[in-house]
Amino acid sequence: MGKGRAPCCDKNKVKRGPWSPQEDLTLITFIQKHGHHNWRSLPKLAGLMRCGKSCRLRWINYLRPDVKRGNFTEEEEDAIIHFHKTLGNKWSKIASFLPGRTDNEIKNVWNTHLKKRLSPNSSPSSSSSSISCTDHDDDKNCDTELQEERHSCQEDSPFSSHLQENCMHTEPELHEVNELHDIELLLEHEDFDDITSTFLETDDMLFQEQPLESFPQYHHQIDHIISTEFHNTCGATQEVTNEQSFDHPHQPDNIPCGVEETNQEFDLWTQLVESSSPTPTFSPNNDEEYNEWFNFIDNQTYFDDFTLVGQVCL
DNA sequence: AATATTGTCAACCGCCTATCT
DNA sequence: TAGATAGGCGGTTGACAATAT
Repeated sequence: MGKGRAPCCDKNKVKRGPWSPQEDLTLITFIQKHGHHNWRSLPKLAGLMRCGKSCRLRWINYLRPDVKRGNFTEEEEDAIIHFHKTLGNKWSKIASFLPGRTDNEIKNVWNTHLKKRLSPNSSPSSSSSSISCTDHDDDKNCDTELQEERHSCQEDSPFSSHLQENCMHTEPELHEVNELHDIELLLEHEDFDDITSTFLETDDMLFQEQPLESFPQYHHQIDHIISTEFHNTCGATQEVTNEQSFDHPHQPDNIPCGVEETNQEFDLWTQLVESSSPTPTFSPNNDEEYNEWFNFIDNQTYFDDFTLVGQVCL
C-alpha cells in the first residue's frame, strides 16, 4: 500500500456535490427496504453513483426520518452553549443531548450564530478552553463529565422542563413510537405538547393517517416497498418492526431485523439485497408528482403491516 | 439595477478509532 | 500482533442566498 490511506472510492467514478431529489428517493427507498449494513457497498447495491460516505452523511444529516428540521429554539441554543462549555467541540456528544439534531447542524449553528452571540467581549475559545476536558485526549474526563451532565439534567437542569425530558428520555420518543399503544400513551401525557414541540414543527400533523389510495400513481411502488419482502429480507426468525430498519440516533448503528450483526449476516444481507427484486425506480413526471411522492415518503416513517401508524416529520 | 460583501449550511476531506482477519 | 478496512468525527470549503453599497 502506498503512503496514506487508499481513498474510500474512486473519485473519478462517483458523483459529488448536492444530491438530486432522484438520488434522495433512491437512497430512502433502498434503506427503507433493506436497511444499511454496509455503507461502502450500499451505493452500488442501490444503484447510486455516490461514495458510501456521502450516502451515510446524506442519510444521517438530512434524510433520516427522525432528523428535526427548522430553526433552533432558545432552549436548544442554550443547551449547546452549556454543553460546549463542558465538552468543547465534541459535536456528536453535544448532539446526543439534542434529539433530532445532528452534529453537523449543531456545529453550523455554533459557528454561525452562537460563537458570535458569545463573542462581543470574550473570545469564542475562552469558554471552552477554560474547561479542562476540552483537551481532545482527555475523553475519560469528558465521559465522566458527560455522565454527570446527564445526571444533573435529571436533578437540576439549567434548562426548561421539556429539554430535561428530552435529556432524560423518560417519555417515549417519537422515533420509538411504532405502536398505537405508545401513541395513546403520548397523547395522554399532560406535557404532550411540550414533548412533541421539541421534535416537530408546530404546524405538523402528528400521526396523520394518509391512505395509500391518495397516491394511485405510486401505489404499486409503495406497495412494493413495504411488501412482505421486507420481512423476508430481514429473516423469518425475528419479530420485525419496520422501525428497526432505521438508524436510531446516537446509538450504535441500527442492526436491521434486531439481530446482532455478524459477518455471516452481513454476507446474507448483501446476498439478499442482490437477489431481491431491484429497488423501484421513481420517475415523477413533474414537480408536483415528485413533491407528492416525496412528502408521502416523509410521512412513511413507520409502517405496521401496511398500516401507516405514525409520522415523524422532516 | 448592478456589484460587492456577508451569512448560511450541505457536503467533502482527511484523520482517528474500532473491528476484523 | 499487525495490517487492512469501514465507520465516525471535526474542520473546512464552496455554492447559493440575503443584504449592503
